[in-house]
Amino acid sequence: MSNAYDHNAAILVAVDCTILGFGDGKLKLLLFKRRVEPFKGQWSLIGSFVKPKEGVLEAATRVLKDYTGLQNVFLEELSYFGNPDRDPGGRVITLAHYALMRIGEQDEQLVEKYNAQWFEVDKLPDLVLDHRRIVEKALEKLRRKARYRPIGFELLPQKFTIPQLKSLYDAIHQKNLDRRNFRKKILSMDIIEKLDEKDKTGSKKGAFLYQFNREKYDALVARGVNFEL
Amino acid sequence: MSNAYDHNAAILVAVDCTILGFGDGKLKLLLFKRRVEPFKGQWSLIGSFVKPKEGVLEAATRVLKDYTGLQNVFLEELSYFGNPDRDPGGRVITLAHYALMRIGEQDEQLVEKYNAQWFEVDKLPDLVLDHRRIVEKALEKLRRKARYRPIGFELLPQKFTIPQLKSLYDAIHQKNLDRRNFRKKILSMDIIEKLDEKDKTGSKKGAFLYQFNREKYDALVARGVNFEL
DNA sequence: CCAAAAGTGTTATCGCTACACCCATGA
DNA sequence: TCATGGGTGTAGCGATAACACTTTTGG
Repeated sequence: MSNAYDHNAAILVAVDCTILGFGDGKLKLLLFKRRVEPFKGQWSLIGSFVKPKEGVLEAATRVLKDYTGLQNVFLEELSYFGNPDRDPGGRVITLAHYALMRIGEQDEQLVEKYNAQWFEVDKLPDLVLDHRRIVEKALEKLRRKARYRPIGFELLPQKFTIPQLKSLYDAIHQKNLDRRNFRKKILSMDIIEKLDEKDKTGSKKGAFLYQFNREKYDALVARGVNFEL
Repeated sequence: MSNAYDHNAAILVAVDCTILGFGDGKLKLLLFKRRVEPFKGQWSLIGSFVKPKEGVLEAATRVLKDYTGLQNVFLEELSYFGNPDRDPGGRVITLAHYALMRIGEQDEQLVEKYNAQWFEVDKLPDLVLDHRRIVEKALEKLRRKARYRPIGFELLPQKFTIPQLKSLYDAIHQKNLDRRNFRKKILSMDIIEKLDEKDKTGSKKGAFLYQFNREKYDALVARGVNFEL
């Protein structure tokens, strides 16, 4: 490799992915057993070095696919973590990302192969390096983002009930919203459609399933509508 | 240099700073003549490679100080730009930042030395590499940030009038707010204090100068108050 | 004296909050 | 039949939006 800037010191650049999901009324994080020294065997986010001819987001997408089998999930830049001594293995700057996915959609064989496991975000084990801080920042960002973008839908199954949706927002914002007001506001946005089916796993009576209207949803996102709840 | 990850390819990492200011009712950007090949002599953001033992934010702070003489200005991470072919001079990932400062406070000798110049953000010259996109992203971020943080104060002189403050928000949000409602809302936040002086540059009658109360301002920021206008 | 910007107050509307009762059903 | 969660409507309040006239003063 040769280029015009060779006199400058090169640094290792990695990407890491914070994978968030939602189940049983809780926000969850998918963790993996680290497979390289140092700290081999401890819980970790997934990551990889960025390859010389690969874009950064491309690298994050690759990592996500390699470890979960999933493409086309919500994946976005989070922040850099570039402290010179953050990694005793060497000077590595990591570009942290966060992904939102539906629990259960990931490839089970891969999950097993890599010893992956979902943890509730408020019951996390110790993580390697500064991954704990990365996760905290991802949660902050999720909370902020959920205020101006209906990001929650990325975390629910295609068909969901309104109580499920409310419980997701409760988990994200760590508060307990009013059922009636929540329903009113969501319905007034006109982005979800009622189906004829009911989901009976949550109650005897059963709750109607909804799905969201992708077009209206995208239009809303594009307009940058306020999504405070 | 030797470390546990040596088998991986190292990449050059840079920081760039988008410097925004406000004057004459317009948002402005401080640009510099690039001093290295390729594209030497063209308009550019300022930047530098991150040194081996230097943190990333530290590098951005250093750059800002070296080119403007200023420390303690608002400086924050923006985004990475990591396309493998974004820079024909080599594979460089840049970690873009944005800074907000008061026009006129920068060191004039340095500005002259580096051929720096303020441009209105909607009348920018061509910029090197992908710096145009970086600037656009910085403006988006500023607009978004200004909604939940009274960020505007970083851009005004210590003493300012309410019409000036309104004109700043008009410039940021590209709309023309109602004078009376603006005044009412700002004053209701109880973060600015009226002084006995008037500024007569804007009108014959003159407008009272205000300064903001740092403590109340910080408390508001910490509480994460809504700042929609 | 007049042009130009600064300063002020009220009203109507909208959205949010709070809150209580009936419904459907499986056990 | 009853316990459990699902579904609905309304009234009060606070914030926002719309809007017009008076004040000051340099030229």
